[in-house]
Amino acid sequence: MHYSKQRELIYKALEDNAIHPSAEYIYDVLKKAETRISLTTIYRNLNTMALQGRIKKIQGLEDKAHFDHNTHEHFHFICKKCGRVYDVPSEIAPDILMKAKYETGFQIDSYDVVFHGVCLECKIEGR
Amino acid sequence: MHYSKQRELIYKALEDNAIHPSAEYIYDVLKKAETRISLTTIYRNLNTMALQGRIKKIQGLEDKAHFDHNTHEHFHFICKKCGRVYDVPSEIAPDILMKAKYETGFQIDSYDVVFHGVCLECKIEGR
DNA sequence: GGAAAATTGAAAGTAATTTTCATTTTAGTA
DNA sequence: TACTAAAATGAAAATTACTTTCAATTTTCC
Repeated sequence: MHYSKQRELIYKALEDNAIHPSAEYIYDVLKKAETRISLTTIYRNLNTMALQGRIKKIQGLEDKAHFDHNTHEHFHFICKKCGRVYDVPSEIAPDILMKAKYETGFQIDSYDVVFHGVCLECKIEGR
Repeated sequence: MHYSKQRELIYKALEDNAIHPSAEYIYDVLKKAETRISLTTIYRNLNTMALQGRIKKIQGLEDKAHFDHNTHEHFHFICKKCGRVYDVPSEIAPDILMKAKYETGFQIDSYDVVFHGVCLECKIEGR
């Protein structure tokens, strides 16, 4: 795999924006930073990196995908009001992967846990 | 809410096809059974029923949504080879919802656990 | 039986993402 | 350093899953 300036910028933007941004969000961030980059390249690289396991793709029940540079095992919470994606530590479900493997007998490569609800801020603001 | 023949057929098709079908799959099933129904109506009713909690929407990392008539708490496994969706009992992660609520302090309405990997059949067939 | 409210379906529309393909960049080799 | 093959980019077109619109039909209630 060849190096590319764009891919590096995309990864950095992911790191610098801990809000689990979407492809479009990264595009806007990079555009504001005067970067010459296309949305196509962003989609392409996010997918490639996700496939390689360098980043993680998060798909909630909404239309668009979010991405996470943190590949350590952890869960997510998506607020149905503001759409923000929060981290939830995976320690709340010990051994879930091991148990699922044992239970199904399948080869399990990864798993996702996504909680849906209303975050504290939206709750307080009564959104 | 008014009764509709179509909604009943859609729900029955969901019940009869325990494979967690997509909207299109249900459309094909009903079409083959000589049913006069449109894809629009299927999407509409699946969404309505999911909103009411009568059925459940499953969104994996693939593009299309799947639906489940079983609303009892359980998890899913999606095979990356054949695309089939399998059930995984939720008892493997006891108290996960309670713990997540406690940990985040958020209002959590629902949550999804999706495992990704290769199912036994695809493993054996070497797909 | 009639009217209001809900549902349907065909067609058009939308939004996110992917594909295509000509151009440019990268990285190894002469 | 030049050369070349493989990989990456970006603009535009295409795709796909799904939603909206709206006139016609169906359901429910009085």
